[in-house]
Amino acid sequence: MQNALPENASVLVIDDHPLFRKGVLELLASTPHLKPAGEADTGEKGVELAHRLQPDLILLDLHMRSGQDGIATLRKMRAEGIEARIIVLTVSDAPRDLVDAMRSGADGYLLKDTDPELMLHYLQESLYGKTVLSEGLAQMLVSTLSQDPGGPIRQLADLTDRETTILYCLSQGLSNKMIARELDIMESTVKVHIRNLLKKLKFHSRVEAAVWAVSQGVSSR
Amino acid sequence: MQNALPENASVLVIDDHPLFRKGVLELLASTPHLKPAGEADTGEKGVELAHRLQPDLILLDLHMRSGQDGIATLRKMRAEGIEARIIVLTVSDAPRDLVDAMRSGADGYLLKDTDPELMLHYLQESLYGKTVLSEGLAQMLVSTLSQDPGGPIRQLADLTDRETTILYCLSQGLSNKMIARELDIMESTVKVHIRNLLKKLKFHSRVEAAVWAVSQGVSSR
DNA sequence: TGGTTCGTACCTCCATCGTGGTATTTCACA
DNA sequence: TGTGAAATACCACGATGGAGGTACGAACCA
Repeated sequence: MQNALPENASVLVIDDHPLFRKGVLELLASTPHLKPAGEADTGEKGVELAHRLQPDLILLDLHMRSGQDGIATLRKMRAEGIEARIIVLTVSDAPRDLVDAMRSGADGYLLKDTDPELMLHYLQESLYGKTVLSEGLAQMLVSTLSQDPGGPIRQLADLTDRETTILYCLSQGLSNKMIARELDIMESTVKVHIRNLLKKLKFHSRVEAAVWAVSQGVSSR
Repeated sequence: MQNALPENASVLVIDDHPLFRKGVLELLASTPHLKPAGEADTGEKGVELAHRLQPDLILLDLHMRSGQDGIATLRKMRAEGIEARIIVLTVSDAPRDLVDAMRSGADGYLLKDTDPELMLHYLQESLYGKTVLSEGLAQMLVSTLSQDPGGPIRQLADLTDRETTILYCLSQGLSNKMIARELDIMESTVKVHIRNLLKKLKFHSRVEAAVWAVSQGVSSR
């Protein structure tokens, strides 16, 4: 990042939506100081291209249908020593996504509905070393954190596979009996898993866990 | 629809993402038989433009941040006699969105991550009068319907103000005791409201109601 | 005036849930 | 080879939730 070149910087676009890539690439192509370096429709290809093309800037989609998602891709890149500026480009304004992205080494977080002119401005700012966030996100982040001072930080990662599966069932509104039937185990076992996941996630009831799971988009493993 | 012109058809794009509009419009511009008629970033402007430009085909985003959303826009257009082919273009593969769109008068439902070539193919098919659905959606729709034949149509509107308030509390994961404290009424009264709303919405438990409420974005009245 | 809806409150009864244990098997890892 | 984590299963008990009922006052409307 220390050697970012604001003049004629190359940009790699990683997004699984061909039409959106098209829009971004055209925008880049029509701009003097930026040039499209390449595009990828999955995280895996993106990492590979990042190594090969050594772009100055990487635009990365968060939620991609196939293969690893944006966060995993981002972590992989940083782990493998890629030092390009990386800006997450997404439709999600969920605090969780923003926090995850910034913690995983993103240099910016922009919403896809950003005006193209503003987007270009952000990209330039980023190449100069600034951290860029779409309007309102910084404030949202602050208010989210300040609303819940020292509140528990719940982490899906703390759960075992089985607990995650059962949390998913909870988020579908299933009763213990139904979960037991679904997974073909005893209801007593279901209770044990629920007890453990409630403890880990610091919830007081299945309802709290269920609505949280929905907001996290928990899926079965 | 009966007078669709597959040759040199004009297309209106309604989407609140500038870059995505850019991608779509460029795709259209580079295609012989289609020409961009205009673009709008809100449903309201879209309806207005649809009247003024009389396009042959309208591409409509479902979830737009500001103003009326895609479904409302679609219904308004049909109600006001707009006969253009209307294809919903969205990231959502939720059965509910698909069903709502088709019931509201859409002629097609395509996912935004569709390959551009395939997208063009679909647009042509639509102009010839065919109903177009992205791959897998038709099957998903069928399986959804067959899983749940004549399944209940839940309507927030059926609830009284008090029930809505309590449903909101449920969606926050509160227990009956907590709801009673929050609203300063007896726990027994809370139970009555919950019983009534469960009955109206045809749910079997508070958890089902809570996760549904979250997905509906229920807010307190 | 009478009928209806809504919100409130109380009651009982039984199912479900949550918490506290203990115990066994399997599997990976040191 | 032992150790620990994970998943399974069972028991018991108290708390919570859901279904059924009745009742009363306020607001509204015909």
